[in-house]
Amino acid sequence: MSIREEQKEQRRWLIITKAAELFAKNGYADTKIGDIAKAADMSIGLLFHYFESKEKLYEELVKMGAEFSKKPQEININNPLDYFRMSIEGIFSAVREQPMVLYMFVLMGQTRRNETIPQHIREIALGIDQVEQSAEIIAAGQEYGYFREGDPHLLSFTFWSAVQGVMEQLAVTPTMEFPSVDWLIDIIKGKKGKNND
Amino acid sequence: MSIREEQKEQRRWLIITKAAELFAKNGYADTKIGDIAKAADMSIGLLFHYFESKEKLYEELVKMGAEFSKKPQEININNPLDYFRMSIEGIFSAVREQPMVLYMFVLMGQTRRNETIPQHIREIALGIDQVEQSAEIIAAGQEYGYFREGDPHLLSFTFWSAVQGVMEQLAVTPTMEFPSVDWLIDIIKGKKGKNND
DNA sequence: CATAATATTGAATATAAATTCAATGAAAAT
DNA sequence: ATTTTCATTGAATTTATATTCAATATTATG
Repeated sequence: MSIREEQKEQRRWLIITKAAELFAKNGYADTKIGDIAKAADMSIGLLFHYFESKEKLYEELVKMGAEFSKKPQEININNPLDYFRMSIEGIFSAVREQPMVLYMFVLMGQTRRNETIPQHIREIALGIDQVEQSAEIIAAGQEYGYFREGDPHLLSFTFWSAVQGVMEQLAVTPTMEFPSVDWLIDIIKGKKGKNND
Repeated sequence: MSIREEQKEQRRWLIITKAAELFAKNGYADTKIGDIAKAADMSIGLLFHYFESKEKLYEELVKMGAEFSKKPQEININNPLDYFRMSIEGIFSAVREQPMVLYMFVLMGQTRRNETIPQHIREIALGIDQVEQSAEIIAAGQEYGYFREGDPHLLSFTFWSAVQGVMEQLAVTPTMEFPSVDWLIDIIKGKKGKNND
């Protein structure tokens, strides 16, 4: 690859990562193009050479987040709690390999919630919401005691909201360790899970 | 009270509540003064008659949030888990009485995280962070098995981040019930707690 | 080496949003 | 009933930020 092409990719990636971090930490409107340019150590003009607008840049990040989230972790699951354990493990290990993933995760949640973000972008993020699918798994597993009693949808909502909350706080607390997966799983865990201790 | 004074208070309160909702849902910069004015059904000019700037309005909300959080719930506690149970119960019941409290709670968390918000405002929010105090309670209670093993600060961090995450999602999901307090408590609960089931 | 293509900058320009203000209407005071 | 004070509006104005662009530097190509 030519020096130019290489540099181009590097710069593009630098913008992407810095933008992800800032958007995740401070939100869409609070993140100024100038902030991103400064973080990426380039002029504003150059940033616009790589991305035609702030919105398009943001959209690209959300698309990357969606792409990443879709990647199915192919695994066989003994008990349905493992679905949740491995979801979390998967996210944590991806973040360890590539810290940017944390920001992307946070970004997706923010995008889902913030109704001032353009609809066509929000829809991308809303499309990969985990809550419904997880609610079905919980509903099925409750009969066997894998999950605690209660409205499956509310349990799923609580679990994923808690995870989102933890990720958001982690994103601004770089010194903090990841919580143990069990701590989060216990939000939804039922008797069957407990007996297996 | 004269008609004027009454109206003045009502309008002020209307602005405060609508602003809290929008700021909590969409963040500081994504919430435009025009959005607040529209939500409160008044002109932008009038809004500025009540609050001298967007920043001052936001600051007032954060101060209210701080004020509210400081209110000590006077209660005697049999076991230290109750401290957390009652904290959550207290928040939930306050939200039930006055939905605005939910937005205030969310606002405080956002303010702590978002480094583009003026420092003097952030400091108000950062001053009432629960994590450290809760970590001490956890550390003390771990010896007796009230709390699970693990770094007390990380446990506290995880618990409060989870609560924050749930509140943030609740703020944009008006139809959703509150989770059961136990589900959240189980993030930190230890063996002693479990034996008491 | 000369020329073309692309990268980069810093300074305009355009846009959006916050803030101000002069004018008008409504309540209170005299 | 008149005057004064405050509430309210909509139209400026100012300010902040996104976006464009002409000029310059750097790399690639013949």
